[in-house]
Amino acid sequence: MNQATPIRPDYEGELRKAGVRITRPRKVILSILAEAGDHPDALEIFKRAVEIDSGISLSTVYRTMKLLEGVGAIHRHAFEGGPSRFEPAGVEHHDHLIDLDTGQVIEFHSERIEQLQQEIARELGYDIVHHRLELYGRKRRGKGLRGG
Amino acid sequence: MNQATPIRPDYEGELRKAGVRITRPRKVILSILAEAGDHPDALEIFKRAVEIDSGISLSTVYRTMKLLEGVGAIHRHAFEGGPSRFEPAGVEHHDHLIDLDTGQVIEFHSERIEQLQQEIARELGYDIVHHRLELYGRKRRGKGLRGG
DNA sequence: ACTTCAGTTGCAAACGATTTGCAATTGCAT
DNA sequence: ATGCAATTGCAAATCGTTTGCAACTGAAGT
Ligand SMILES: [Mn+2]
Ligand SMILES: [Mn+2]
Ligand SMILES: [Zn+2]
Ligand SMILES: [Zn+2]
Repeated sequence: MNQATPIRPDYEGELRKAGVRITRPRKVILSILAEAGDHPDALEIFKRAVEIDSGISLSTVYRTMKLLEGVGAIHRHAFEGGPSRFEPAGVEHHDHLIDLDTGQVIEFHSERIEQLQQEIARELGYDIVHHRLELYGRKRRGKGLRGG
Repeated sequence: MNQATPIRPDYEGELRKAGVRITRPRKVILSILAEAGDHPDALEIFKRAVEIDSGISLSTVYRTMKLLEGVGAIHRHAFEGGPSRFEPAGVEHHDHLIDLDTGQVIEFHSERIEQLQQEIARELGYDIVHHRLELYGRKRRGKGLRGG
């Protein structure tokens, strides 16, 4: 459904503009995020970062993720069970389906659902600040599909 | 599977039937859950339990919650930020709206959304095992409503 | 009621993910 | 190049939760 948008974001520029100092570790982490197609967690980002610059610490990854989240450059997802996973913001809003067998994260979007959420909140007298819709499932087996 | 009266769960009976030993701490915790109208976390349950029987430990609360979750007697919710919160199962399925200012949890249900989720998963080739829909918002201010 | 023993408990210590204090380092405005 | 606040790596701390273990207890059998 969703073939990733060709990477575009001039992260460093946007961040500088937001008053964030562009350091060596941050450059590395930003580059990793920019080309991450998956939804890596802090440790995974750390591992990828060390490949590029062995001096980076896990603390810095965590601190950077928090900072980037703060300025709205990334989104944090706390899928059930595991640690927080991240993805660059700036992509259109979408929700996630998590494959319980593989951990794979599949993105989807339903304007209908988004609308219904608004209606529900409105009826309850609330404004939605954000929401979380996660489907946990497994590949449909049966029919003509070969099993996993 | 279990379509019973919406009120008054005979927890102990059901648990005995599931091969769970009914101990003193468990009795206490079950009684707390049975009359909890909110979605208390482990620590809160512990506090309420100590009021009834001061000998209960937090570990036992955690162990019991895990056990009850295992036999399907309760649901665990990991709302963003805080610790896991629990509620008796056996109530009809619903999702939650969390008041960001008060932490209050409001329940709602949309058959329409549930359906749409199914459709989406189906299109992606998945069967939904379970899902999580949480709206985070604040009371609509403006109009004739007094502020909080 | 008494015995029996696997299931259960409280406690403290361990845990995994994340945060933080601190002294050393570094980006970047001057 | 200089100066200094922002940032770093490291280790220790934190938070919610889990676990090892010896003592205890529910409930099945007598
Ligand atoms: Mn995504
Ligand atoms: Mn509920
Ligand atoms: Zn959405
Ligand atoms: Zn639902």
